[in-house]
Amino acid sequence: MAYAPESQEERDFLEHYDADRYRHPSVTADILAFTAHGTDLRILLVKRGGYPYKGRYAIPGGFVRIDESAEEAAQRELFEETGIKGITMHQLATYSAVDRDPRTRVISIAYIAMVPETALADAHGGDDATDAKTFSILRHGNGFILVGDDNEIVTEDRLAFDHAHMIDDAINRMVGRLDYTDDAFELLPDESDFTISELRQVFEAISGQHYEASNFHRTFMQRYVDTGKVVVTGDVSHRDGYEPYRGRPATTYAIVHND
Amino acid sequence: MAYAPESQEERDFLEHYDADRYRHPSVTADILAFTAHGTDLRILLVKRGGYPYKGRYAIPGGFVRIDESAEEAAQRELFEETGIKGITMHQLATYSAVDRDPRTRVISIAYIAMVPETALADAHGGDDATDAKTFSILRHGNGFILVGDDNEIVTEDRLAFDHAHMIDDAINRMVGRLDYTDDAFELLPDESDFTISELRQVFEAISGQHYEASNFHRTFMQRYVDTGKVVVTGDVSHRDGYEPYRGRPATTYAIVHND
DNA sequence: CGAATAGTGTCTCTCAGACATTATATG
DNA sequence: CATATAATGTCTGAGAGACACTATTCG
Repeated sequence: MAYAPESQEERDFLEHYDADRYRHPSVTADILAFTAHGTDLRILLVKRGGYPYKGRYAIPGGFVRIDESAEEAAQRELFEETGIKGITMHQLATYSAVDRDPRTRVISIAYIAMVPETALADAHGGDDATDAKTFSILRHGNGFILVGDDNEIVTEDRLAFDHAHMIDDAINRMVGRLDYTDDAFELLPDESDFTISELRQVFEAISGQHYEASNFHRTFMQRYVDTGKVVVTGDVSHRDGYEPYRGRPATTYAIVHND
Repeated sequence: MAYAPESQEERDFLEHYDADRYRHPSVTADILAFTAHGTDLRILLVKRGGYPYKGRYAIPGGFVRIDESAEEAAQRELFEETGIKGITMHQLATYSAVDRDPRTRVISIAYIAMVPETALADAHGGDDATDAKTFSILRHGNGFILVGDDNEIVTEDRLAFDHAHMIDDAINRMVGRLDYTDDAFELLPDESDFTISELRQVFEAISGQHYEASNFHRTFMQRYVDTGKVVVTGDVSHRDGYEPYRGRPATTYAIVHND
């Protein structure tokens, strides 16, 4: 990938290139970190400690440094604010309206990270974030309402910047990708020990609609087991931690990663 | 959308905010302008007049100014280089690898524009572009080969920067969107006077695969006519300009735009 | 008439939703 | 036993590909 100049003239040109003839916008990488809690879709937000939008909730993110890609910046910022490392992300979109940040001209490249709930358990906010916590996303009409574990309610119009739009876009993207990607598996508590109904709940959390258990079972078998993407771990088990066990124990499965 | 500071303290903060404490990357908007020629998918490229990659073909684009959004920059650049105005675009992705431009750190926001072939007819290159022309995209294995009207052949590895990757991504995106958007109509010579087989050719150009004419006819009727998205213009006509007419004349249709 | 393209009809296969039924656990 | 969840099976209707057939034009 290293570029090789073809002449001395070109070497001179590159050496004396002045990138700063014009004013450049600031560029940030924002991370929309989603997880699933039962059939609830949740997102990680941080309460802003400084101006502007002080005290409002915002999507975590930060400036892209001159020597790192936006992906690297997203990974770094997520780690700094939550301690989570090495999560698969995919790019959502870039937001570039001139007045979207009152401070100065900021262009934000947004990434979607889908993480197991356990990974966000100890997200208490890092450097700049006063407070980091997850909110359940309740879809309502064309929009949504956010509800915290402590029942704090945040409506779309109370979010900082254009972050409500980002969340809308992200939900639409995730729903669209549900059928033809394996994104959903990334929200499972344990990709190597899950039941079909756990996966079904993740699908319900993302899509926001109900799946008939028996039909989901059939589709799961055809799409994942028959193709070898998922294998039976042989075990049959109930889930720990919850109330007294009810009903027939379920087969557990594990994803096959071929990297 | 105008942001209202909540205190004098915040007004002071915003007034004295220094955006330039750190070096900012340059940001460009790149436009992948596609069109259809028969069942060929074509893309508009410009031959680079300056370093780096001098003489190579590249995707048109340019720097995003401090007072315009990336969308506005894309529209402006496309107009400056081709004279095309007011085309619907949608964002593809943002490319941010640190070494993707040998001059300096450049982050590029790529847009897909789908335009009728006639619109690109007089694209001769504007300001910076020495030469602008369209290439047919021949899919081959996982990649593609470009062929100009004059039979000039450009392989993926001869394109400037990471533009081959962008084209790959754009094709995948367009194919994915084909079923659930009306993108294809934008490639028609005339959205208000087209035949089913003309639309079918556009679908074939984008997807790179054959559609059975009779099945396409049925799907077209169900998806567009029965829903009122397109209407019969009543006319029956052959296409001008081409060889002596052959076969039964086709019904012509027009899109209904409800804006 | 033949050739070429437009348009209709039919068969089959796959897939998804609805729902009935059986299987296996707890209490 | 009742209850709850897991898993299997069945029916139906929608949609897509393959393909036979009819319709309308030109020369």
